[in-house]
Amino acid sequence: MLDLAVLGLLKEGDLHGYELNKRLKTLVGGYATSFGALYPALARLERGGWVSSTAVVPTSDPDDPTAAGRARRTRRRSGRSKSGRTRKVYHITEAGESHLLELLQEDASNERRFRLQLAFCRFLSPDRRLELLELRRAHLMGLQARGRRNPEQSTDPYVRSLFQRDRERLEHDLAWLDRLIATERNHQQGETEPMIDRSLQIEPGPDTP
Amino acid sequence: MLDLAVLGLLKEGDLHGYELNKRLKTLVGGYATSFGALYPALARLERGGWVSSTAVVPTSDPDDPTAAGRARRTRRRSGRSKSGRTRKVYHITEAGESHLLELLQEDASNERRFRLQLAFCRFLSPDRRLELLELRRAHLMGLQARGRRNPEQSTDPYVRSLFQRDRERLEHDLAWLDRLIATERNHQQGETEPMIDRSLQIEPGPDTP
DNA sequence: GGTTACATGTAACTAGTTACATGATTAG
DNA sequence: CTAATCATGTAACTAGTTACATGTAACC
Repeated sequence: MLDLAVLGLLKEGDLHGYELNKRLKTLVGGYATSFGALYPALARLERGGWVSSTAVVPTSDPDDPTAAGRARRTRRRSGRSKSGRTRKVYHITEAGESHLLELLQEDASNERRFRLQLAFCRFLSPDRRLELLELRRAHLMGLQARGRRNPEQSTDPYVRSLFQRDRERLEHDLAWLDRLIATERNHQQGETEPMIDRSLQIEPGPDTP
Repeated sequence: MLDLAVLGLLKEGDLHGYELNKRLKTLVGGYATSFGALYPALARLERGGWVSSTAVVPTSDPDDPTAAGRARRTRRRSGRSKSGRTRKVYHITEAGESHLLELLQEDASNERRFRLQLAFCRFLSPDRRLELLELRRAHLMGLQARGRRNPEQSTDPYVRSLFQRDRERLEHDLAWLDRLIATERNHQQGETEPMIDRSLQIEPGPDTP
């Protein structure tokens, strides 16, 4: 699962482990993010050829993707600007990119994985993306049906309350997914059936040359 | 976590592994339940002295806690009624019961664990139970505060939608928890402060005697 | 006569957590 | 000077999944 998250983040740009972990923290819901999992994952991804790494000595390097912003503020006094240690900046390879596309489509029944899949589904083609959403929807509908087939009949109020919340959460999730799917369909229609009269439909970009 | 589930289920009555797994299936939300986890857990619990087991040869034994119901329906023809194999029926020990009480109170920041804790919180004393609910509430409030301190500012619509759902889910969960806590408090008032005629000080409940 | 349910278990694997070790740099 | 942040990593642990092995018995 971390593989998916790491490759997704690296697809947006090269990063080193520490920075990856910070971004993971905001992205990942429901579980912690730890170096103890991340660094081994990065090593594994590199061995597999999905990513490559470069050791970056933190001197005042204007190409440095993360230090640039801070370096401007921090008015460095000597050659080295900040950060005590050489960083290993990771870059996603071509193999890694196609691997990411695979990871983005498998399963979707896993809550955590789907979360990551959605977070990076912009890298999928529109129809693959729709597939993913539909797959998730099918899974949730299955859960709902299963719940209705054998309804809870506990006498304990706490257990009943728990299952009540489950049902509500499921409904809410399905409604949310359906909204996502609907907008997705609209956009696809706007892009695949537009041939006639584009001039009146497509909004012009900010720069009109 | 399985320990908590198993001890909780056993506290309601003796069961064998296969039956435990079935009950787990309906109880546990968010993850699968597998024999591959359950049987080792049972062995571990037995080694630790939290449970004890008895091998039960499935003859037409009227004391059998699980076959009884079926046996009545199934009109057995010979000595042995059903089930191909001897079962190991587990019983919670006294040590197990006090261990269960401990497990019911630790942490509550873990989603899955809290689910189980709530499912068996009826075994806690009213004030301990309230503590548990408050602990969970504090955790969720912390999450909410953290989310508000550094709000998401992704440009990606899917990521934004994801975080939007997170916020809604948190709110919903908190409202649900608050309802639980409120009814809990009402019940406690009804049980611990009933003696004297407090009627002029404490706001009276819905029923005025 | 094949599928499903009952019943217990092991082995290999996946996934993540906690705690530790190490050390530079910077802000107060 | 000391606490926080940056930065990379290892080791031991927790928790659960998938797949396999093995066999009986009830149902249709």
